[in-house]
Amino acid sequence: MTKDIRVRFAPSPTGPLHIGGVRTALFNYLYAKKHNGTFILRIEDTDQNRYVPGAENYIQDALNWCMIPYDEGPEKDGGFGPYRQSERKHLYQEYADQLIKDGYAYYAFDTSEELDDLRKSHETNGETFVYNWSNRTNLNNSLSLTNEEVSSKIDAGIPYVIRFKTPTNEILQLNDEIRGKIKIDTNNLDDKILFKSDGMPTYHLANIVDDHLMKITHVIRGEEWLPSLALHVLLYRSLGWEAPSFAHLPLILKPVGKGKLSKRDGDKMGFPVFPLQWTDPKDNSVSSGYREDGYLPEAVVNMLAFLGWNPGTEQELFSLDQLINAFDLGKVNKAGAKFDPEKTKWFQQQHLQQADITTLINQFEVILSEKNISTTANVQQIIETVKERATFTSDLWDLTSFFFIAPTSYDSKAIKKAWKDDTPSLMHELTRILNDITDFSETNVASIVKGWITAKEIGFGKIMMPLRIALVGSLQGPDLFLIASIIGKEETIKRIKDTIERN
RNA sequence: GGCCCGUUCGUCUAUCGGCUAGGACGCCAGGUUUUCAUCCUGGUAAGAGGGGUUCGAUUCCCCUACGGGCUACCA
Repeated sequence: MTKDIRVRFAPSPTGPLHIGGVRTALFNYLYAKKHNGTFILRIEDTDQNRYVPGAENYIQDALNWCMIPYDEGPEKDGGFGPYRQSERKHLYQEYADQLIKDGYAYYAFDTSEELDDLRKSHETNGETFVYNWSNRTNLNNSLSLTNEEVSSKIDAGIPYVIRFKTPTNEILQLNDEIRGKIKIDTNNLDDKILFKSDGMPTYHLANIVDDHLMKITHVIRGEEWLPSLALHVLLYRSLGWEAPSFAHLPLILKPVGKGKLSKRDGDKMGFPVFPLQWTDPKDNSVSSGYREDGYLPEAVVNMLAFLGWNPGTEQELFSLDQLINAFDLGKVNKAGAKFDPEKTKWFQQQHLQQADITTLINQFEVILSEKNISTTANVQQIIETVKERATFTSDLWDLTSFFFIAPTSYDSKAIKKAWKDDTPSLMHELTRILNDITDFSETNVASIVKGWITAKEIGFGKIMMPLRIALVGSLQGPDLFLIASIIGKEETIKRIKDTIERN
């Protein structure tokens, strides 16, 4: 039996998850489910300074809304908890100590200020300061100091960090599931900090320790981590552990302009970058979310899956189950993908058309209650008549309001185009025709009114357009006779009379 | 600046040495809908440049250009 597949999504709770993060989570989820594996959520909160209240809940809510819940994570222990790095703090020290003992790491006493000064002075000389083999014996650390000096500094409580002692003169052969072989010269690497002076590990150490302890088999993460891959592989080796497989996902880029999509792009460019609406606890500013904008999670998931991946067939519309079935890490692209808000709308429109009618009814009833509309009308029938013209669930009200509320104003362009001098008398005559109809079904009303128009020899436009204005308020909407039959005879006649009076 | 990754229509992408380079979004033009939208049909538009390898390169290799990422006691 092969090893059980275990993957993790490991966000940092520094704010709302944006769609790039959701896509990373989605690919992890798809990979896990495809291989009957386990999808784990781990909260990487080793930087207390950047912690944002509410962010962790947001992450969980977002995953749930996207229908990609985690199997193991906070409040869902699978035997590998805790799942917040802040709660695992006690675990990391021993591995840092082990690395020091084995000569793979060292204490460094240089302060941030000293290092900043070094970076600046190098920069003014046109050089780059790198803390590594080239200068570490000249800096303030346990490689340059005697054992006694180091002990006395530590005993005196002088703050220190622990740095990785990167090996020299080695060409590393790394492997990425998406990119293939990557060669790295260790002489180009710097001695990264593994343990901070505040007693917390950095991402690098915590990440390796947790992935090992949680028996992660595949690390699927964003391309921004590719430069750290060498360090991570070296850490596994130094700790005597087998490294997992790595896959680095291409980045999602801004639709226009340069660079990767950022949290600030969204509302500025007219589309959400967050799955759910987010209110910043600092300044109460609100960022829009796909859910609140009327998107279906199925559409967002489908769109995200196709950013950097495709099944190699011409099928583009996928349910989550179909995605799981078709997903293949080997088919993930290497190049970054520009986010396309227009195509996102198209996915939404397609998924809305396919959506279960009860889903739409439920969402629509929320809208109705927000509008304080209580109705005995057949909501399902009404939704079905307008569904094909809708893109967002939030479109449903604009498309159906006239079923519930008579128009109070009329589109002026429509009036100009269709409301002529002889219209009032024709409309009066129409109300008398309608009043005599007993079977007010769509087909019956249609046949009687059409027959009347034909007999009068006046062209359909002279009647149909004003009638539409009377019932809808503008020259839009589904079949007129269908509308009339749904709102009923009394209401239809009333709306025509009101319109005559007002125009 | 240094290191790493990438490069097919405007955008997302197919092609795993044989191409009249396919699909989707967008856009444009017709048609259906006696309205609007939907929908249908058609059209537009691409393998960065230069060298190799090969009978043959979008596909393999190298160089250049361009794009992206990283370069914090952030993840």
